[in-house]
Amino acid sequence: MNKQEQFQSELNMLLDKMTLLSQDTFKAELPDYKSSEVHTVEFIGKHADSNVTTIANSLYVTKGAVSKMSKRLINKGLIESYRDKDNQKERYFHLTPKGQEVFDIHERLTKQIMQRDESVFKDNADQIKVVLKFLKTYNIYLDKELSETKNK
Amino acid sequence: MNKQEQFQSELNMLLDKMTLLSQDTFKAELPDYKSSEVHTVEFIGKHADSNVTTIANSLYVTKGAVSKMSKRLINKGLIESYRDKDNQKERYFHLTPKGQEVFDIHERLTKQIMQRDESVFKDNADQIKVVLKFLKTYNIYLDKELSETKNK
DNA sequence: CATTTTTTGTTTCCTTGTCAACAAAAATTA
DNA sequence: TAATTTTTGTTGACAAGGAAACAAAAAATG
Repeated sequence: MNKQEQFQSELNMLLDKMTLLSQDTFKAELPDYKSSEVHTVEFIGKHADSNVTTIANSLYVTKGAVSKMSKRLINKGLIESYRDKDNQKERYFHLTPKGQEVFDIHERLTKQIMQRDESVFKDNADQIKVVLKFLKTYNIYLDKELSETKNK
Repeated sequence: MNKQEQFQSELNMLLDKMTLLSQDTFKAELPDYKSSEVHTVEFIGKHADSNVTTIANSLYVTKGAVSKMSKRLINKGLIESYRDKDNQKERYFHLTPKGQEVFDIHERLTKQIMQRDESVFKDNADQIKVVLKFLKTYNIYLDKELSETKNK
């Protein structure tokens, strides 16, 4: 297995484990909400007044999915939707107080989960710098790839 | 944003982009098969004679999902299932010649996609060593976390 | 060896996402 | 400005996975 294959492999394993570990925490503290719901609340909380298309593109799901999800979140009282006077086509969203609560709990849990792994980052601070540098380089490279693919 | 947050963020972006880029390739060359189907074929190809539970645990899905998926793959003629004479409870799988074709195409595409990013790894060989070292350390750390969580 | 417990796989119901067709609104074009 | 094109969001049909109940087989227990 060459370096690149190893990278892929280690990355996939890492992500799988992270998902497994965080699932339990969120299920325990936010049992009434699915992870996709919380994820959407998180996005709307961080990007108030975004429309359906923006949310869909950001979360890598279809507009239809966001349309349905938004209805569910409205029914659960987590978000509200509204239209601009000047733009009757697009639909915007923001959190309700109840949605903000869910958002805050999510933030707290995220920090808690990060603290769990804090020591790995503290103990390897010198390596992290290199890791981050590489990840950024790779991301920029893929951005180029993506824009090339788009223009085909 | 601290180093850990940056790491999470860069990682998520990287994975999203990789998924986007490979989706198109696979859709173009294996249009008759969903990515989950190809993924299962890949696993069975690499781990012949595994049973439903093993596949489920490895792919992080439920046994029910594997049970249904295996039927679909059998109907499409990609895999065959059989039982051992000594064990009538478990069901094992292996690829058919047609399944092997799909497997080979998947392998070819995977290599092709990796070649696309080859230069990033060649040009930063020194960084990669550090990156891999860190990923391995982190993986081992999470293994410990997971075994602790299990025992609760 | 008989009984109980665990493991294994299947099925049904439910949720949630995609896809594609669609209507309404906005933007572009001529 | 009128006609056309594009963008935006919704809907219904369908696909696919999760949870839980279940039966059959194997393993553990006494």
